[in-house]
Amino acid sequence: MVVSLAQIRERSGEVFTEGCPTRVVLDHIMSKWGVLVLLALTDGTHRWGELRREVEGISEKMLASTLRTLEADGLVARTSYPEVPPRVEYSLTERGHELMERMLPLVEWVAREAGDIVAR
Amino acid sequence: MVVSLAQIRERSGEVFTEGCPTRVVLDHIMSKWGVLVLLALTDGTHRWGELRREVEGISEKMLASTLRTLEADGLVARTSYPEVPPRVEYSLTERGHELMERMLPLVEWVAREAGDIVAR
DNA sequence: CAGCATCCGGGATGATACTG
DNA sequence: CAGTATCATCCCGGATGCTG
Repeated sequence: MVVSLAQIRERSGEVFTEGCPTRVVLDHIMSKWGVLVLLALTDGTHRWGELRREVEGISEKMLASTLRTLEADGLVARTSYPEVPPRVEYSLTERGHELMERMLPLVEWVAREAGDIVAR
Repeated sequence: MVVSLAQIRERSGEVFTEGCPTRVVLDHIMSKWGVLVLLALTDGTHRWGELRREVEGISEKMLASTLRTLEADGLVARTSYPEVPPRVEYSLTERGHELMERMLPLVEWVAREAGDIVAR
């Protein structure tokens, strides 16, 4: 599938306009922690504590905030089990999987090129 | 081409580790203004003033800063013409085009879904 | 026209303590 | 275990003024 910038402009209306929905969603999923949390969830369901350990350097506050935003966007599903001690699991929704289908090739390319890029 | 998270982990070493090159590059290209500047350059060469007008809301400071970062990463080429008044043009490098090849499908999807997502 | 230097305010982010 | 609440901090990013 060939995608042109013109198509993006047409479909999204105004990608370059302040406050347009596209900018808002981009800010969520392409934020420093948003990408890493989504990536961590790509290989399956994870518990809160697992995410905290997996996404190195994230604070509890930012993990909570990031997860709430992604959940509100319908990209991440939160499942709480009424047990003691509490157990909460996070996973990608259908929409989240669609997103990551598009984001993985990008991240893969960056991961491959990053060494060369920062070494300059 | 199928890309798995496992492949990313293998190739990049430690995507989730603090300070790894992948995180640095992701921060550059997925920053608020980085994405928009790269998008604007996807349909060809642009002058400084054009970019300033096209990427609505960006300040001169952030435009300059963003362009310098992307240029240092080898994603954007800067061409200065010794004229009066000065003329400077920016365009994607080969590597920049490779990047946008992967980013456009993602942005296109976001542009298409953004309305539904923020409307919730 | 295409920038750079400087100042500065506020939101983003981190650290810590606490709770159901 | 899975968060929330609070406070402290930092640096992103805007505004302004100036220059080649």
